[in-house]
Amino acid sequence: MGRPREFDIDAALGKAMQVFWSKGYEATSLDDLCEATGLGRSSMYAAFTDKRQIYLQVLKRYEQNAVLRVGKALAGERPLRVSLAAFLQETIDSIAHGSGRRGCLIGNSAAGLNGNDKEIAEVVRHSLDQHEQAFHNALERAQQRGEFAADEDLRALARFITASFHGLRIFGKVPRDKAALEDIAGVMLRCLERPARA
Amino acid sequence: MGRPREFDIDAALGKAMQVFWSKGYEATSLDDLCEATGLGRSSMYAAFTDKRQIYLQVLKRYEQNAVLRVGKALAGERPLRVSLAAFLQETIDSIAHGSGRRGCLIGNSAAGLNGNDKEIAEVVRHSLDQHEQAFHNALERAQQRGEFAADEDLRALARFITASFHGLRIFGKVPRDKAALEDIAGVMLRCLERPARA
DNA sequence: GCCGTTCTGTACTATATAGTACATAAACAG
DNA sequence: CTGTTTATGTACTATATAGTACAGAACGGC
Repeated sequence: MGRPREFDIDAALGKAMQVFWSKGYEATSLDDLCEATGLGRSSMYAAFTDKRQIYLQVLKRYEQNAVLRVGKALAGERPLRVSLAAFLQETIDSIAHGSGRRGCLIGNSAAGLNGNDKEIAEVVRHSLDQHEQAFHNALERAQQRGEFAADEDLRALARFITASFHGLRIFGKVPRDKAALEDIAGVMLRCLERPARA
Repeated sequence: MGRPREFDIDAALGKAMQVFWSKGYEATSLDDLCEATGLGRSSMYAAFTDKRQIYLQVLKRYEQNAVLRVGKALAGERPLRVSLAAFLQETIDSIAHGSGRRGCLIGNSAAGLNGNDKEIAEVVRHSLDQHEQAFHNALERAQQRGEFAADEDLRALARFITASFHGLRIFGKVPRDKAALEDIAGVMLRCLERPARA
């Protein structure tokens, strides 16, 4: 069946993800990707076709991770405001620590969209939707536990949380003290603690 | 005194801003800028030194516009929740209409930061701070009008509004119906209508 | 009118980078 | 062992693009 591939596709995608995440799509060269993965150009192109395809696969992979992370963080029986507070604090800590300074790859990609690539836009849209859905699932479970009124608009809350979360990550792209980020998270959480009854 | 410049620096920066705003820094070439401004490369380099300097000047110019826009939108004696609602709705309409699909240049730039250029990072940070400050000013006026308790943390609210606003703009980068964006704005406004007394 | 100075247009250089060609290596089937 | 097939490494091409050199144009000062 021919010579077997000498590297693990998924591991390579993981390495590539780190590079795209840190540098952004345009600023990442194929040489960067080769260096990070340890692959030669030939193996790269044979396995992934071209740079754009690598990016598309990386985005999908990142989306899965991100959705899983949210799901895990908000699982369990703790009140949502507690688990969400912990999740936000973890994000803030990673920013303060430095590793979170890269922001969220989904948000970074969304910000970088320029109307020239419908396929990437579609993948990014899907990722945002799935991100929102992960929050929505947690909200539904919380509602079943009686944390929200039956007529509460969970979809709106999920959208709000997703958007504010990405705003927080934008803020975190720039050196800033924890307190500023904690302010944002604090006000965000209000909206859960006293859901409106407009 | 030499030959006089044949173009208006500020008008050229305005054109350049449109390009950077639509395409992003990395994806914008000097040829793009020359075409948009109608200038030759020589005039470009003579007036602005290089691409990065153009970008820096564009960012500063955009920041001024953005801050003015917020100030104007939230001026007057209307309750802040009313003027802010109108401001958010205007943003949402521009997104739905298409012209707002580019997002906010400040947010786009923040998302594109990769730790390689401290000076651009500093300008972006300044822009975010000024954006926040514009909201803070409006909050203070509202507090003086009695819309907020004296011990309300206006700084936190301003940060929250700024972050959520940028989250909203991130959402708007991707084709999406108005309702989703209005959901976000709706929940944002709750936080003003019922400021917490944690 | 002439000179010095600054701008403008054209042509050029240098380099980075996406993608390809091709020879060789490593497996498996028979 | 041989042939087929798929992967890998090296060398290459093509192109885009940031930045420069330089000649000529357009002004003010004298």
